[in-house]
Amino acid sequence: MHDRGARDPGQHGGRRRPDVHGRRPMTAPSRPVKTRFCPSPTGLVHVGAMRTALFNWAHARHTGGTFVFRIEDTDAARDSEESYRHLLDCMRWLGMEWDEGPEVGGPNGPYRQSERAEVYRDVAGKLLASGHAYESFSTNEEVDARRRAAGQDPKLGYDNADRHLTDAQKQAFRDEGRAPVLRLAMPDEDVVWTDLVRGEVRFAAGSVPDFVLMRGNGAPLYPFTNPVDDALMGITDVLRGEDLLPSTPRQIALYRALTDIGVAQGTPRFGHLPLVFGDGNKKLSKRDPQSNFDVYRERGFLPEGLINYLALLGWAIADDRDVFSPAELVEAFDVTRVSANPARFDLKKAEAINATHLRALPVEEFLARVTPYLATAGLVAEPPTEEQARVLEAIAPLAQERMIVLSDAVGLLGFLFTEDVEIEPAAAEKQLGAGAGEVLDAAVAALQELPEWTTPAIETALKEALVEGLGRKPRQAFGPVRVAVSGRTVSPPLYESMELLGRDRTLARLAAARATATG
RNA sequence: GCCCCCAUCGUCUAGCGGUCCAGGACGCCGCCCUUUCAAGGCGGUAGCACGGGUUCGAACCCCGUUGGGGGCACCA
Repeated sequence: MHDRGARDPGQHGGRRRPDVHGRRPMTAPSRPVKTRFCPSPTGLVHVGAMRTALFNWAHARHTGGTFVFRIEDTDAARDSEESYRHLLDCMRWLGMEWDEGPEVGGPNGPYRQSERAEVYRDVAGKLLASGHAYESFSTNEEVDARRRAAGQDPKLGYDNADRHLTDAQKQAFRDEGRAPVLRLAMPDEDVVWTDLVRGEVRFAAGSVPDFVLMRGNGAPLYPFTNPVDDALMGITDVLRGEDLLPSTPRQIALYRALTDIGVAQGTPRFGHLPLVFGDGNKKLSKRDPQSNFDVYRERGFLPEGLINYLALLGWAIADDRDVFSPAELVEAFDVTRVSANPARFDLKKAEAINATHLRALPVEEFLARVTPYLATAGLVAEPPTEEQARVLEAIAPLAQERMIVLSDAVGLLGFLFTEDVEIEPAAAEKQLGAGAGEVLDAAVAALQELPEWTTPAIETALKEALVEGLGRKPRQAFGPVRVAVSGRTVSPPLYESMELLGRDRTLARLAAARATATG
């Protein structure tokens, strides 16, 4: 039962692009699957990043493999401790526990690149000694000038000119005070790989210049640290955004060099996930408010709702269903069936999915999750008083099916926990205009002397007074009353709400609304 | 400019050569239920970018065009 890790994920379904031999373009993994999520702790947590994390996590869990969490904080200028902590918090909130990583440990630590300087220095030394990497002294200006002199586009970048410098030449540069960067010598052949989501991808030989592994000051760069750590940590499957696809040839070249010197045990499989777009036709940038993961959390998206929606960005569980639990996602996830085209983040759909999860929650669970939002808004005590708890319990099932996110409860239920209600201007405009006075008067008259203050009694009294008495359509009869009592056009069921509110507050609100009603 | 990726309803997708005059979901529209708003149920709207091949047969395979996107740092 634990052989899933050795199973070829491709066998779960067909494949988009069989190769010429009719085989699925995936090599069977020689080791159990090991994936990783390796964000940089800079600024806000990005929904696109969390989607990437989710796919890596789901792939590892589905195959019975291992999920590694690594922090790529090699850029001291941009990284922050706060961002780092927040990242861990977001991962845990979504329920994506990691098997190796910060605060959890593991055999290949440390898991923060800022603590791995020696590792990089060591590997860089080996690469240099073995001839896979070399010291390069050219400045950007010099490269640029050479390209122009040759009648070429300077955008072509570095020209590999320093590959074969003699010791004397190197010494001459050093004497000038120059500190060399370390570059990897790219192989002189096409780089081809079979992408887990895109099939065969090929970059022609010579199209990727020798790139920098280490700065002149000895600081390692991302294109170097990332594959080195993946190799040392035994990562088998790299699932990342399509924006990184152009850098994959470099990674693969480095991997081959690392394998050659015994640091890596082969090259991992790559899967380039579709980008996540925002409203425009552009990938969701960090600047885009839509990309901020926190806003969804704060609004009260459920972790399972957000996971569900995020998984839908490039993947489908079945042709006739798109609501599922995290466990179902893990059970069904197949990375080879991830779509290659960009996905737009559609808030409306995300909300619809979340609302479905919200309604599916057992009432007690719903109550437990919603209460903190009411407490934060100052509507109930923390924990709620006995009386508040009674009201909450009664209203929860009725509120649950009227909400999209947990924070909706503040607006929807606030009226039950305050003395006076604040009426929304738009609601007043719609329901407290001409004709409302008559309705409110009749409602007050009917309710004032009601022998018992119960939902059925209120219902009967109101229907008699407003529908039969005034001859109004229910829609017109109850609209003004609802707004007077709850302050909004959408509320929990009216009679139940009134019962919970009590006779005094109900009558007071009807009277208050009557005073402002224009007719 | 160069390199690369992508191309099915407005959006996310199913579709892996015949079962597709293309299925689901969100949105939108309508109806029903409820003598209450919402929710729910039912129905409707709308799509294979274009042009060439290959094939008895193409949304599915190949080529091209067009369109969109991404990347081209001693950032990650």
